[in-house]
Amino acid sequence: MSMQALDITVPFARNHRNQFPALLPVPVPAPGWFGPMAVSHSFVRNEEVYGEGEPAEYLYTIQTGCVRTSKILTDGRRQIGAFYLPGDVFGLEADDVRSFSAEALTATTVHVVKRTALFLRTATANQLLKLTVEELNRTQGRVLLLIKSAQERVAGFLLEMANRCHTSDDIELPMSRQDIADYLGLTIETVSRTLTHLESVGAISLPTSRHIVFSNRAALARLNA
Amino acid sequence: MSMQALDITVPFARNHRNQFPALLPVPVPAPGWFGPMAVSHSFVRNEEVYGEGEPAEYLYTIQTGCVRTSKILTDGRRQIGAFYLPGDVFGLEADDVRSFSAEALTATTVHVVKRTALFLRTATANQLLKLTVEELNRTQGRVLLLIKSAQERVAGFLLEMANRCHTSDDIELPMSRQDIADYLGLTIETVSRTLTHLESVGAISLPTSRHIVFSNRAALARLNA
DNA sequence: CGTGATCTTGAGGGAATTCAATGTCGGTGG
DNA sequence: CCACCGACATTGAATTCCCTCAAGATCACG
Repeated sequence: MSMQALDITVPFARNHRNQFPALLPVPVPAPGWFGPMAVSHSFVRNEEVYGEGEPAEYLYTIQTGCVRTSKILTDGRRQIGAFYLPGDVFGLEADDVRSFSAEALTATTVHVVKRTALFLRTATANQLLKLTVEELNRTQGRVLLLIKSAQERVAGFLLEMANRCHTSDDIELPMSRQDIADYLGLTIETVSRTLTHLESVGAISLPTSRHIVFSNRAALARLNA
Repeated sequence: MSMQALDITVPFARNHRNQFPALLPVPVPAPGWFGPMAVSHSFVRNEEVYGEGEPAEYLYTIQTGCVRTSKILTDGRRQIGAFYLPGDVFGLEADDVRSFSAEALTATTVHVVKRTALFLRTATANQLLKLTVEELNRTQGRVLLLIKSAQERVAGFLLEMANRCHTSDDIELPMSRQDIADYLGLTIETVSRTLTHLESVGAISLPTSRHIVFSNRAALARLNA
């Protein structure tokens, strides 16, 4: 492989493996890192820790037991966000509002700390965290896609791309059918057939294979369930 | 702090035609939050930005174009990590090493900054970011599960749970079959059948419905693909 | 010992994949 | 400019896998 030289200032030396230190080199305090602000709380089996839509004021770290986060989709299906075991932290949200509810699977004790008690001093820290939480959200959105049918996946993918492109009624896809298939966990044939089907029902039209026109966005949103 | 200026070689790969990327006239810098440390760089269509397994030294923010991250699974299938559009940041890793490779889908310009140049002052900031990146990693692992077959999903789920419980050869599941099904995007019947099947092939045994014994962990790992 | 919740098992159907062939587009050279 | 070629995309037929619907089995608990 060939190299191209750039002039960059380096604040740190490489370590012994000739690698730069990790992004997060600070040693990790044990699960009790919440420190003296933390308050203990217990939940019985099936008890709700918080509900979807409530204000997201607290972070939780599990001492004993197990918690699941979940949400009910519009079609009645239930999606599990994650399972949390002792040592895990949950309750981080990008928004001020809970996007999932949380329930204790077994008798559970947690430590609780107010989110606002954790201050980040630098704009960089806030920005990095914000970016990471956003990517986490996008990934969770993808999980939401992957538990659905092929038609819902493709419709959801198109809507997501349109959203991120800030375009309203048509998009020029930069990726191949194979890329889309690998992204959605489908085969290229299924993606192609599904797009054809979406066109045949009038939800989209396909002037060229990568140019998607949203003829009926409402229909598309409906197919996304 | 004194910064030492070094001439660093940057492993931007040649493109598929074995040429260095053209130095395109970069449009508006519109310097994102990366600030003055950011360096501009361009990639042509299909050019690799970085490869899986390489040291993760840089963060990227897209100015124009589109990038996809991907990895090849052991069975030859390819998984897309994400698509990144102008404004998006990519290259954040929990580890020192790239878990995906990144390729430009179209002609793309990015701003690059060394991640070590982004200093987080407090342990809290580091800790929060670390937790979020870990959750992001877990979620990406889940995406990896969801693009596979039912058998691979269940096997992968069991291995993940065992891993997170720090137990070697058996686990007591705290969640119901319905919880597992909703987590894996399967039906409760498929989960049950798959567990029965795993038992019949000797990979696990089921003393009780929630007590899983790993009779043959190697077989289980193989089924996970 | 019943009763409801949870889990397993079975049969049939539907959705997505696989395998195969055809069609379309962009680039390259004659 | 057109013909050709390879990459990409669409379409078709058969199969596989998972879901749906239904019934039975097991477990927890009063």
